[in-house]
Amino acid sequence: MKKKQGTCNGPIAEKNSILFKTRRFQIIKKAAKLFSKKGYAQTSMREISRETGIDVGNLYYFIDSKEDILFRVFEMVHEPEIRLFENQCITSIEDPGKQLQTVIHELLTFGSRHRDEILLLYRESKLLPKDLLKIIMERESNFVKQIEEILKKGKEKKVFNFDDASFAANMIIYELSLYPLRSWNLKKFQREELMNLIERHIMNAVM
Amino acid sequence: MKKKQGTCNGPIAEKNSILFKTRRFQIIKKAAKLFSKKGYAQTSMREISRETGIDVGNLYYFIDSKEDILFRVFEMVHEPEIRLFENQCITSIEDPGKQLQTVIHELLTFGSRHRDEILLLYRESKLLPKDLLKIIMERESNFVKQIEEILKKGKEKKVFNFDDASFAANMIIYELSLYPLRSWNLKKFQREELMNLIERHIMNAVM
Amino acid sequence: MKKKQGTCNGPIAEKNSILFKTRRFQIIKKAAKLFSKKGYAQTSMREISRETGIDVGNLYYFIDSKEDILFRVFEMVHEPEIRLFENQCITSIEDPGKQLQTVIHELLTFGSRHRDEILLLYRESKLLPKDLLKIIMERESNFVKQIEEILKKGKEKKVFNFDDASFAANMIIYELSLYPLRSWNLKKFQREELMNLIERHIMNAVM
Amino acid sequence: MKKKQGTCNGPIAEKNSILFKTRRFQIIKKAAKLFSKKGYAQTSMREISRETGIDVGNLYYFIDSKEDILFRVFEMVHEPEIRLFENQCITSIEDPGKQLQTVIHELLTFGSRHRDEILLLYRESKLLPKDLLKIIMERESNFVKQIEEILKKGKEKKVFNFDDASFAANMIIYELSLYPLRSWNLKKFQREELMNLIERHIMNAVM
DNA sequence: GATGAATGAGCATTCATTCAT
DNA sequence: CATGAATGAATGCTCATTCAT
Repeated sequence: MKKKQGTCNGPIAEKNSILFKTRRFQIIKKAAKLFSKKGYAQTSMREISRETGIDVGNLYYFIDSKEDILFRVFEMVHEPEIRLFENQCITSIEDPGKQLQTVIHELLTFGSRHRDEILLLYRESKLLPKDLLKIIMERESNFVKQIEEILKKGKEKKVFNFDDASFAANMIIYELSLYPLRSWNLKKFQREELMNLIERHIMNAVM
Repeated sequence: MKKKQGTCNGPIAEKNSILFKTRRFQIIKKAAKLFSKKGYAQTSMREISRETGIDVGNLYYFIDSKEDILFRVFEMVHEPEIRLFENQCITSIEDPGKQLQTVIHELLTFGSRHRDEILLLYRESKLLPKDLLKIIMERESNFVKQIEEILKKGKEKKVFNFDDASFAANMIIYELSLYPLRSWNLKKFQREELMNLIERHIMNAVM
Repeated sequence: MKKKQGTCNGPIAEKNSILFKTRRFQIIKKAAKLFSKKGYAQTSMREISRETGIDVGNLYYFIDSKEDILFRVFEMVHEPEIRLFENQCITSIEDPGKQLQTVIHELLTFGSRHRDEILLLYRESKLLPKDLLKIIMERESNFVKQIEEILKKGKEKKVFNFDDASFAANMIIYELSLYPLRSWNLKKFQREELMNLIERHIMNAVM
Repeated sequence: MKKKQGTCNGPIAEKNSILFKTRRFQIIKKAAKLFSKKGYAQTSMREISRETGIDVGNLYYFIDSKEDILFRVFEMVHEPEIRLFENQCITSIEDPGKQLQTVIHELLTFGSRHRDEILLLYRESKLLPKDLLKIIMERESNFVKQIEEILKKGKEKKVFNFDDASFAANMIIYELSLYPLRSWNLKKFQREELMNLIERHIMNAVM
């Protein structure tokens, strides 16, 4: 993708208007659904046009390219993770155990609701051009680091016990995606049941 | 994919010849490498032709379609898992702890060696037509069940302790793919170090 | 191009206003620059809009179509030639030698200043629809005829000597475009030097 | 145009076969005609496909891109110029006057036969990517230099007389394109008549 | 006068697959 | 078995132009 940053020096104001962004968000959402269902490469711009009801040509008024859509889909899926640590309800928790449990709970809930989008993220991230992929990865990496911080704090306070904080944080994040990535083999479990099992599994491993 | 099962009225005998199968295997291997590196949709038949040195047209003498190649790539990646439980060295181990540990070790070694192919399997399995995907999934499911059996046996013998055998087996298999799926964020770890961390993490969880 | 001649039932008066024409002239000038640099087909209306700061839609208030712009660009480039013979300083010169020299000098100066626009004229004239192309060509043809008149007058007065007045006039006009059309291979010459060489070359040929 | 040099490491031998090159030459010739008539940008690959009778997809088996065609058209138009100085009939002429006259005659004949292609070359050369344009320009530049050599030799032998050899050579080459570039205003002349006029005009200027 | 969203035909190019030789 | 030419639908994307507000 060539992000037409330089050439896009036309009407800046309008492209930041709420209406414009709303329309673009509609595109992103529909595209996310299509990408999830059929895969990125298998979804054509014409299909996105049909699904959104926005003319093919007009689609490009709101987005730069197909790759641009993918990037924004990724951003959208990532956003809740980022928002999580801006949330007072979590940062204000003193007890590391409680704090980790809350984070896990939030992420499990999100993951069970957005199973397909998370799977999409794992599946198609390779398709992003290097620079955009880097942005996504850095975001994810930062998120892992914040989990790591909670773990370290917990270890200091003798609440947690584990070998390596960085490894543990990575593993926790990864385990939280068990359901999105392997739901096909977990059909026998009730959603609630599964969430509890995962939560206990993770908490046990660090306590 | 249309599998030309019945219509294949050519020299059947030769299609089972060793030479034929060897040639086909070369194709599968090269294709696996290309699919891993560039993605299935981004790899063209011409590239496979170029890489294997087999003419585009002739390629279709050995395989039925591009999808056929993908399926066979998946089979190839899966094979070691299946072979694992045909191996006396593992089935003959009496102690469930030792047995599980051996399985884990084998799979970790395999995973660290075939990182890209395993990632490929997670990434592109959706592209298979339903019937072929089902075959792959059932194979995987059986494999999980065999882990489950070890776990159950271990629980009976009071060696293991966990909530749900099926969940635990699924989680173990999943955790074993941590490195292939998230290697980009685990670069700081030495391979040996990481394998030990994962092994301990898994064993701790069930003991 | 469909020239909306009759249907233009808008505020005709305003379309002849100075403000309207000034604005349109700005468009023509910027478009000329863009067409010169990138070529007509490679320049989009959006680029013209961006460069002029006039909204894409609004652009069409001032011009009829992209082709209309091209035509007006051509007119603009041609104008100085036409004006040349309305200029007393030239028509009043009695001596045909001096008169021709003055014309040559004026055109060379103009050509060296508007190299790109003249090149544009040669390059893109084919893109005009036949009727508009005819207008441009007739204008040019008239201009050649006026040179021809000077030559004939000079021959009568035994100042000039050549085979065919029409041919000579055509050749002179053509030679005056040497720099715009082949500047890429004339880089070694200083502008002044080159102008002198051309002037002498042309004058020698008719004297 | 990205010349797919590296990726084209497939069947090299076949792409140099006479049959392959013949077919490609047919494409180039038809494309040259279309480009001449309608302009490069206004000619679509579909039209070239229709005109050549070669399927759109198959067209790309013989050429790399539309730009590749343009480049090869240019090469084709340029070739006779290059061949000219490989011709013994010309290089063996001792008398510079006779030699120049022969060259002029050859080029005029060529120019009157390939008016449209030469016009095309002037019109569309800007569309070539820089590297390919450079190749074309260097070729042309070399050609001018060879004319320059004839002129210099003639000056030494006191046969020719002019101000600057490089300028004169450039001007001669340019004048030889009078007909292709301005035929629209030279319709009144018979082809033979015009060729004689140009030849005399050029020879007079240097003698 | 100005805006920006809409239109849809058109573009060059790529692709898996086929088939006569 | 091997070849390489053929097929034509499909793809992402751009464009001049229009029009309701």
